[in-house]
Amino acid sequence: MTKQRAAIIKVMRENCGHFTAEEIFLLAKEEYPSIVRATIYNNLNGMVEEGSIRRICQSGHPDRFDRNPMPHEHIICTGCGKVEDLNIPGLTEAMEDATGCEIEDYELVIHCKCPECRVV
Amino acid sequence: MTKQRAAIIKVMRENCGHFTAEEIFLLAKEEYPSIVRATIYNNLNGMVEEGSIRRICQSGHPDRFDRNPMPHEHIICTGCGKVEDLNIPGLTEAMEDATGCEIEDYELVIHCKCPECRVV
DNA sequence: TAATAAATTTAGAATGATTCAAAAATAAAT
DNA sequence: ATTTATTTTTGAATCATTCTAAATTTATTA
Repeated sequence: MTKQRAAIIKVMRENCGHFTAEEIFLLAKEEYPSIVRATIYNNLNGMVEEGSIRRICQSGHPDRFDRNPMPHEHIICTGCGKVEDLNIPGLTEAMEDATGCEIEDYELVIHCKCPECRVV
Repeated sequence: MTKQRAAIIKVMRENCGHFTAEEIFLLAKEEYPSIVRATIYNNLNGMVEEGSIRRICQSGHPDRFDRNPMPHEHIICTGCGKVEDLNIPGLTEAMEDATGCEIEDYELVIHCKCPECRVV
């Protein structure tokens, strides 16, 4: 456990949501000003591999990192771009039925309007 | 309609599956040797925007392009890496129920073993 | 606690997919 | 056939991310 890693973990604990590496870098810099981007990537990649966080990828955007390590769904608002968590009950079973095998992992990103951006 | 665009469309019609821009580039080159990568990207981006193909993104890999323009699901095999289509009936309704709003689009990528890579 | 080994961080260059800007070529419209 | 609009080409640029090697820090062992 290094001071740099501690800073990254602190930043992710104290800020809610789905971070880009750059966002974490800027926040971690406030905790530990000499920290460098490669350290952010090293640690985030390690955490993803050990399964303590998740990676969310969206084409044309940098990857985001999600504090919630369990497979779950995401909404990306087509109005404001905000990323939110969602849980669809029974989804894993539906996937198992459709594939006929064990689901090792999955990513579901839904594009729709978040409550604040809804017109109707 | 240019000869380059025709070559790209021909390549996508005659080869099944989910192409990277680079794969399309190499195949299109056989049809039209002077074609250039930027033309591939121009055309693919245009087709995605007009909704005649879809983009699949996978972190750490180049984007893939899917001839099937309808929202549907994908399996990426954790054994061989192959990308296959899948359809999960009732998924859209489950998403509508969970979000309470109209689903404009979605991407679902499932990581599991394809039939050829299954051990059990 | 000192010495050694192992892991992590740093700096900065490198990579790779993709985009961009400007010029050249081609297609469409008059 | 001319003009206008669109597309392609070239090659440089961008951006997120990874890599390499050296320096530093942490953990382990004596």
